[in-house]
Amino acid sequence: MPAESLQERKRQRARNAIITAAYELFGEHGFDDVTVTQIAERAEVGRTTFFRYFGDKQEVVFADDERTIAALIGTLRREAERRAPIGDSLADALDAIRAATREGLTGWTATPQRSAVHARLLRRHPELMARLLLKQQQEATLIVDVLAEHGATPMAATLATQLSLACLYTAMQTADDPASLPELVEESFARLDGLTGRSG
Amino acid sequence: MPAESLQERKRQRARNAIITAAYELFGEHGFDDVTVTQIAERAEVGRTTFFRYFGDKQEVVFADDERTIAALIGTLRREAERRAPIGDSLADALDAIRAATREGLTGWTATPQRSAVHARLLRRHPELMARLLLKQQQEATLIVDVLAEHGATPMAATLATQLSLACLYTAMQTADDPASLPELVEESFARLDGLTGRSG
DNA sequence: ATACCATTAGGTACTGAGTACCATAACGTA
DNA sequence: TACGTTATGGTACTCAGTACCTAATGGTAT
Repeated sequence: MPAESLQERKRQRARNAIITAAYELFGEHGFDDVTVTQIAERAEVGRTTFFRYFGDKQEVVFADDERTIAALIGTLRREAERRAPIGDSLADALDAIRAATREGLTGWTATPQRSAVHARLLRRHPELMARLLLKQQQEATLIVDVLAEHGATPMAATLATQLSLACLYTAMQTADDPASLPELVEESFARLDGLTGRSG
Repeated sequence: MPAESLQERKRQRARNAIITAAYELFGEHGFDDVTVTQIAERAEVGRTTFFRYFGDKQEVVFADDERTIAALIGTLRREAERRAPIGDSLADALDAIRAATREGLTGWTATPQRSAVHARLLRRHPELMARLLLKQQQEATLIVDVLAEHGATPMAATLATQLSLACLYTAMQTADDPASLPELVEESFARLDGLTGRSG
């Protein structure tokens, strides 16, 4: 009696095959010049199956996000717990998010080659950047909820979350090499520190 | 000898016809259930012509943006001039953006019914929200450039711009009624004031 | 007024994303 | 082994977006 059924294992294999095939093809020919049919062929699945695993062609680019976000939310919950009740303090809320973000970025540095393709796709394709921005905002509502659970006021939670996104985006804009992202994120957050003066 | 040629006037008329037709149809049936062909028919232009005026179906939703952005950049330039050189001061940079944003929002309140449709479309269609977020980030690079021209350091300019977007988005999230947007934006910015303590 | 050039319009035909539907194959379980 | 459930892959369709071509229209000179 395996922890995962055969069905489930096959599903994971198909899913990974699609992701791998897609990233290979995107790396070789860019985003626009690769059709879903080609991805499906290389992954050895039907075209229909592709859309059963991914809502659209863009979605496969962000395939790893659910896991990343789940992990980040987990960390955030721990960090928020430690600082609760947060109340109206922007500094406490920001600290919690910063710690979670720091840990979330380890996944980024862990897979440098895929991160590089990811970064290149985002740089070259505005539609994908748009999708990322949307996902970050959706993620933001989750973060706000967690902060609110731990006593943060709605305004403080929302603003703190947006500020952290501002730091992340500032770092993305500034980064020329994907590997330098984490350190630039730290720098952005540090800037906010000087700005708040830890006053809350 | 008219200031605008007949050609140009016809172009404007066609463009406005398309925008009006699109907003009517979107208001009646939502975004997905309206085809480009239908918009073109109501606007009494060919389908090809639609795409000559707007790069894609989404773009017509944001038709007014170029003018708004141009106006905002103009105001920003004046406000930045007054405070130059900005240097490393986040507070000065933020003040300039805030003033420009305030003036930019007058356009929003001036056309309440279209703003309402706009807000509803954004709420109901994540792809459109994604597009808005992208446009805001593209707008952000323009703002950063202006600030840099007036002596702001790259990091200060970028962070200040992102912070102002954070305020705007926070307000959008909080607003239940489109008309309340400007006052919520003010509130967000005011929050930042208390946070920075005007220290720069 | 007319002839000529540049621009705009609109039609046709095509590719590819995304959806609906259906028949079949594979898995899970008794 | 037999049966219900779930995943698969194929077909056919709609619509967005692009390329290309031809006709029409405005601008401009003679």
